[in-house]
Amino acid sequence: MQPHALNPHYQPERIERDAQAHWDKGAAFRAGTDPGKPKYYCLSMFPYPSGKLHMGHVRNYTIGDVVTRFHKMRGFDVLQPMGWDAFGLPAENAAMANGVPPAKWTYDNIAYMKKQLKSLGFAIDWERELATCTPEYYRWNQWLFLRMLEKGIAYQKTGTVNWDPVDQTVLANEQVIDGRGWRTGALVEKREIPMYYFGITKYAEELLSALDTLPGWPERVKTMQANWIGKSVGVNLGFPYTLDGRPGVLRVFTTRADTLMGVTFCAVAAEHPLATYAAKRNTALAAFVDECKRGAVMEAELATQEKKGMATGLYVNHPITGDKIEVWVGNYVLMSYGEGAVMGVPGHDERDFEFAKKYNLAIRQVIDVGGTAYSLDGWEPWYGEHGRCIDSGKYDGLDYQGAIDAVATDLGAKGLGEKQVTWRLRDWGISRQRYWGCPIPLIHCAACGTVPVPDDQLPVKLPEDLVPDGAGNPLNKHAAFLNCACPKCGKPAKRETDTMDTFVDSSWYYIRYANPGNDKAMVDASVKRWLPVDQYIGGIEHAILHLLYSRFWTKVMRDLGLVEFDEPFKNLLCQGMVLNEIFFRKEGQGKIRYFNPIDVDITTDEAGKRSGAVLRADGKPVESAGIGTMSKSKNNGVDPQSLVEEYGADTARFFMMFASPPEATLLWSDTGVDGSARFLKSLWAFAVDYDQTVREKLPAARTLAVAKLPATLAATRREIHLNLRQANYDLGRFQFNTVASACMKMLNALKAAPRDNLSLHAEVTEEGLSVLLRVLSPITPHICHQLWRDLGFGEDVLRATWPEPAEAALVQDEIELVLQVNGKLRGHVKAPATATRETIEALARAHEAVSRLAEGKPVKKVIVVPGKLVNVVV
RNA sequence: GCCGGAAUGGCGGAACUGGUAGACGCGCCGGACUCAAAAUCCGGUUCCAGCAAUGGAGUGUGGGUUCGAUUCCCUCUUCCGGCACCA
Repeated sequence: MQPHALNPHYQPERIERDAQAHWDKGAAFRAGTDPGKPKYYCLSMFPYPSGKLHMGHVRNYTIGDVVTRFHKMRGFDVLQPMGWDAFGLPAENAAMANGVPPAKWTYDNIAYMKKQLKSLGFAIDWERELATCTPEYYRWNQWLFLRMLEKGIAYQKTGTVNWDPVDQTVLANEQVIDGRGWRTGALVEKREIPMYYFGITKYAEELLSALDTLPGWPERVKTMQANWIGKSVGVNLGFPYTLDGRPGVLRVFTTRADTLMGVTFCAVAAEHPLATYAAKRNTALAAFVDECKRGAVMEAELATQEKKGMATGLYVNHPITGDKIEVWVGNYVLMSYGEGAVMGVPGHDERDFEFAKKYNLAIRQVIDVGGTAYSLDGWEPWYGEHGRCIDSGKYDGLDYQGAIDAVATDLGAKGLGEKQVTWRLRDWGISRQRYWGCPIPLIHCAACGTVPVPDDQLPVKLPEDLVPDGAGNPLNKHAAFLNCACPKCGKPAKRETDTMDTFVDSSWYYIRYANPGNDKAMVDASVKRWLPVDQYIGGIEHAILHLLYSRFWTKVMRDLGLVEFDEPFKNLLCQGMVLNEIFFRKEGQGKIRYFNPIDVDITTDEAGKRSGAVLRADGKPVESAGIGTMSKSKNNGVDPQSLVEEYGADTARFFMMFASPPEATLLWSDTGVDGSARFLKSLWAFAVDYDQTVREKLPAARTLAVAKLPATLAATRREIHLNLRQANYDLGRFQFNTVASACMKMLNALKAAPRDNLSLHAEVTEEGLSVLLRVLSPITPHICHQLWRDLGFGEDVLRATWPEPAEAALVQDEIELVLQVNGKLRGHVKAPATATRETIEALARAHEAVSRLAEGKPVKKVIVVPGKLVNVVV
């Protein structure tokens, strides 16, 4: 090719426009169909189209792009798609604020954010773009929902929601602030309403055990999932009772059946039938049960509230001794876990201990741990440990497992107990009383009941022109959607107006990327080529819910015969959150308004210490809610646009990768972005100099493979190859900040290379620059694309082969070892690279620092770490 | 409250399996160039003592294992993520 003359100035805007045009023209990122190449599916979590990209997106997608480009250059056929998680609450909030339908707001945002993504030069196959709010996508949500309904995986039962009594609407947890509705300030109530559920607990065992088949997942994520699923093996046991002359059994689940003889009370949830029964006869108890039912449904709130209880006046019988045991209502007992009732063993359960202390209930020690003396004064951690039964009648002397087995056998004989596995995981409630979501494809007929929408009537399309007003789901007032004919009897009927949880949309989008345009089927043969995902990249905040739901959905599709793999994501990289400060003002009635940090000034006192923060617009103070994830709802996102406009996409990408390793949390700050810009400018300047003064010195035939380089040039070349080796290693472990740093070191080395022998210098520089441009190209593709072409290395750096370090360039004749005396650095010793342990030890013993610091004491030991150090112990 | 993670100079961070703590960069200080500024280039920069050579301290806290610990074990503190209707 004809080399161009390089423009002496680095002009990112022009370079990036040209490179992007080149990629567009050649469809460079269209996923290939070459059967001779191994496939690689690199997926980043798709964004919610909130309006603008924020730095978390830039981080996520740059990581994905580096991985994608690296694999392309390594010879893989790579698929990197992009789409939009387009249903959700923020669109309804924006609609209420601006009077614009959620659909329009969403599609406008998508258009803008797509432009932003394109300007960053990501190697995305845009032909596969999808948005979950389109009927072409969500019809398959509906289709699979119906299949799950047929299989009994989807079913209906009641569920608890937050209810705003003023707006007469269901609130999301996020919309409940300090127990009040965010718009009305009204005290939130709990309500039981009918909902649809997915039976994810049917898959609990496999979701847990299959974690072991995922070596490419971070341990911390697997641990979190395992704890979330929460398998516990225990005993389900019954406390018989007689109520109004009729016999009954209070069922509880416990993992500590060995402490059964220490039971001094039982506690049930406020929603438990016994509580309901007792409340009817006891107004004080009824009031307490009501109090328990008020408040939000969040687990975090339940777990932090003060433990309270009240006696019901009802008694059950101890299943072994027959003793009377009083039943209490406890606000800490969850109806959704186990049987909604627990046995109280204050002697050996910390929560029960505190409860018993508070309400003066008996505390009985029935477990002995190593003979330690038990005291009722306060809880000691060992009280909860496993030990041997004491004061437990026939169970005395048994250990934990022995006692559990004996209790289970005894109670089993009476029909009052059996071993049981219980899960913390609950079934997935997918009904949302919201407009902007995928309609649940059901029809309610007065005569036929709930009837599924027939497949040939799918999709049930969501009208796109409604504007919610905050008082319930607008679909309920929209006759054209609501009224329909019953598919069974043909009489007038009503459509279900609940929509699906948006986690349903995101549970399978990665499968749809394989065949996004197929309007005949959910999946086709291309799924077999591309799935499962080879590398999934996304925020750690999705470690549990999204990833668990996706794993579940995959297994459901597998059991329906739609896919052949068991797990959707072979490898997972969880990037840390990008954080920023959160500023707000309270505006009465619990309403909170958030202000973007860019509009806030920090005030300082005389000593220069931070004293507060004010809104620039009105100079009045704002409060800080601390540091948190960049998000639309907290209005603390930073738009990358200005960064890209001022410095260019390559600088933004480089800076983002250089700032920290991907898995680390990153507190946003743009200090240091100048350094990244300076590096790229300096690379350009070096390339210009190479083009103008160095290239002409290149010999007609290259000699690098055979030439004996002078020591200084050999050091330069060694530095290049050392850094290449480091970069390749770091790319493999996704530590891109040190890859960026290795590139900087390579440039520093090339700049410092001595120019004594111009021909050899030109050769070393040519090789070094070609290595540098290739290693750097996944991070800053535009500048590398341009330089690769213009310096005559080849047509397209994306199609160049990935460089590997040359062993010959790495060898050295003499190495410097660290000399330690008693583990402290005291000097250095030079030794031939081939020196034996004995030689090194002798050199160390002879060293001046050793005789000085030994002060006549004999040398006890010499430790030699080959190639690294020698430690003399005196 | 429960589950998971993190903590290293003024700042972001580096240190591959326990082996030179602070790579690379930012910032700052000094210098060169310039009428001046910007840009660029050169030098310095963990803290303490010292002119220096050098010595001492040092990776959130307190302890332990080791010839040697940022790295392994235990304790505590603070911050971040998740907690099922934010996505």
